[in-house]
Amino acid sequence: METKETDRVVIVKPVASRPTSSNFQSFSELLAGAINSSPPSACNESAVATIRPKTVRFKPAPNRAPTAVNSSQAEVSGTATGNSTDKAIKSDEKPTVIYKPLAKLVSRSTVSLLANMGSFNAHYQTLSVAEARVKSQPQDKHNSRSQPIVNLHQSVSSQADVDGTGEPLRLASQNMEEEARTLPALNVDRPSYDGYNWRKYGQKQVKGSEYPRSYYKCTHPNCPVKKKVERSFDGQIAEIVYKGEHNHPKPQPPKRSSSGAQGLGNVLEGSGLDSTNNLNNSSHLIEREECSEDRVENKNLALMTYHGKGPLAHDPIANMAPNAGRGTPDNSCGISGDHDDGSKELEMEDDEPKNKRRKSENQLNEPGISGEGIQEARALQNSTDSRL
DNA sequence: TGTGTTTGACCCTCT
DNA sequence: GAGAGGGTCAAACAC
Repeated sequence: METKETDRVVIVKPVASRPTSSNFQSFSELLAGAINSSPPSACNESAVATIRPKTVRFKPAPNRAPTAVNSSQAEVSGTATGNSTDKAIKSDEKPTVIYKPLAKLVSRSTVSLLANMGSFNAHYQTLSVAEARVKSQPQDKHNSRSQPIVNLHQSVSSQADVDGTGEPLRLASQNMEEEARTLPALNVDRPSYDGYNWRKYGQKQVKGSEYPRSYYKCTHPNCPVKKKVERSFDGQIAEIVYKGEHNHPKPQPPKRSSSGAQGLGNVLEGSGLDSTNNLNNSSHLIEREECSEDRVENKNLALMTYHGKGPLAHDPIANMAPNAGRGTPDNSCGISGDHDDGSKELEMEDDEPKNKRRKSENQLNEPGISGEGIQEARALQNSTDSRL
């Protein structure tokens, strides 16, 4: 209790004054300190009484992306646009709506790396946060905390995990994580980043679950798709449930990012994919229709939700994960997917409607994240694969 | 100023 | 028919 209050205090202060990055960084430290020693009393009284932490928004610390911070921030995922890897997974998943959302596991470290790489931290973080955790396996959770980073990293490669094997990967990839740190993270995976734009329209504490559930709508005008996301306190995704199907192509990231080349890369891939994808898509579509519908969601939830149950079994898969798309066992709906295809499809499909999303998307896209993300992801995958 | 998030309240569905 | 819970709406707020 005390700790919370202390936390509040700390958090609140920054809010009132507009926390700067420096504050943010210190936050973790402060927090730790507060928890350890700080007597909440003094701060609490003043701060708590007067200040209410309504909406405390953490900004991703651009520079530092200490894992702890990331974890909390990562949550933002809702709006984040996905990167290639996620997409790739999705593509495979597409057949079933459920799969799309796959919360991909991205290691925080990767996120941090990304952050370091660029200003994108927030975006990536969202992705990274995507880590899917299995509710059913509290142990894993604990483990995850201790080893959060590891899991996430793997997630990138292990999108396949999303299918439900994620945790196993984490074990396998722990080592990878450290390495991954050094590597340009594949931020690819974002929980929310399924290639679509999402808007959060509600949040609720569900009784059954220990984590709050967030409700997201696809921002596309006529798109009925919604998703529910349960995140752990760490910001990791405990469960994602998609509802409905997108009646529109995925928003395309600006083809040419500032760094043009990247965009080109994507485009090229996309083009190539298109032909293939289109074909695939047609087939996928069919499958989706079969699988995807709402009911499917419910059924598939288990799949989608990464319930950790299955994970262990798939260790090998996890290993495969890097390329998981392909190797991974498909869901009943046929989630197989090649990263490439998926990523391609995603990119290809994107139509970006919208002017609105401008900020989030632009930020995400501009950097050419998609392009780089894909490449990076691939690179990582390769490295991970070889290691595995 | 515009967009997105937060959050309390309301409505609907299920048991 | 009542209660509980989940899902959605919409105002307020933050960025």
